[in-house]
Amino acid sequence: MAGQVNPLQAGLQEPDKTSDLEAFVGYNLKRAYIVMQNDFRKALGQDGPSARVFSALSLTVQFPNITQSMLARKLGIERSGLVAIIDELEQLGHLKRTHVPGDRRVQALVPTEAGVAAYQSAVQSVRAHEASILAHLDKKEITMLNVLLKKIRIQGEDS
Amino acid sequence: MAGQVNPLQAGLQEPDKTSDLEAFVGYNLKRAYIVMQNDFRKALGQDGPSARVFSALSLTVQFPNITQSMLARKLGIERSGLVAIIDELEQLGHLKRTHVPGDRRVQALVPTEAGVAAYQSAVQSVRAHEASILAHLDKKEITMLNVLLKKIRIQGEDS
DNA sequence: TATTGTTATACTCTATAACTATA
DNA sequence: TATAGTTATAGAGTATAACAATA
Repeated sequence: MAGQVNPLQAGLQEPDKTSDLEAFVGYNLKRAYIVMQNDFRKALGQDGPSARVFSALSLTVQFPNITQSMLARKLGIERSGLVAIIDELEQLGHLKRTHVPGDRRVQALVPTEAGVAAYQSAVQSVRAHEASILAHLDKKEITMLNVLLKKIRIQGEDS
Repeated sequence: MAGQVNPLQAGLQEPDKTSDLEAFVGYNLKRAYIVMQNDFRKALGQDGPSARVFSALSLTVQFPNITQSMLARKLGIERSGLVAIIDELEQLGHLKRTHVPGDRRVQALVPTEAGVAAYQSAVQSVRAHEASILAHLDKKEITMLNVLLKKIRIQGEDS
């Protein structure tokens, strides 16, 4: 028996001890992000848009005639990655790729009526999802959280 | 020209206008998470551990003889997903899978001396990375951020 | 019957590199 | 030369389902 260690006497003994990891913002950020993402999917349903499709549709509705390059830049992803997202939205009839006079390379994105309606419906679901998952946070905390998260993002975009 | 819209007069006209998306915690969380993740990789280097390997090593060092199932539960991932992570750490010589008397199904994870040293070195890099990327946040803000992120995680684990 | 570790498999999200057509 | 959109491809990271060994 000497030298043998039963996990019930080691790891299991302190199963709820706070882990060192929880001192790291990165770890807490990842765990919270996964929770939000899973709940987003559950709230929007199988037929609803994924988070990335929702965000692309949102910007297209808010900035009609935005180009794909501009949209990719705003979303912080590569142009190549946006193609499939726009394909999906176009197939759903939520937006159209339109040619622009003066520069035949670019394709401006124009939301359709159905696209605007789909967005407005989705926004309500997303708001409900956030209200539910953030139920234990008050308004000030949510504002603070958004401010702090944006500070991280800005710092990352600078460097 | 009638009905034609130049993107320079539409989307491009207000390129820095705050997007509706930025009102959503989920969106800000995702963007901040990506920033942290990218900087983590850059800070730890190509030879350094990925975030998920680092977190598994951290818990193994802190809770020696933890089992894979317990570790997966703590990390919030599936057992199956942990196998490759533990494989990698074992191949690096940072931990060993050991048999446990009394239950021949489980394999307790024991960090090696090299594993503990590697962890301590990695922790310093992670601390430096967080200090750098969170340079614009003071201590109180970081504490607040961790508290708020944990609230989201708890809420998600409950539901 | 239930649990541990494992394998096989597939899916989501993303990046890189190279191509085309334009500028 | 540079840019916009595209394609092909690969790599993380994760989940689900099924399996063998063991409880």
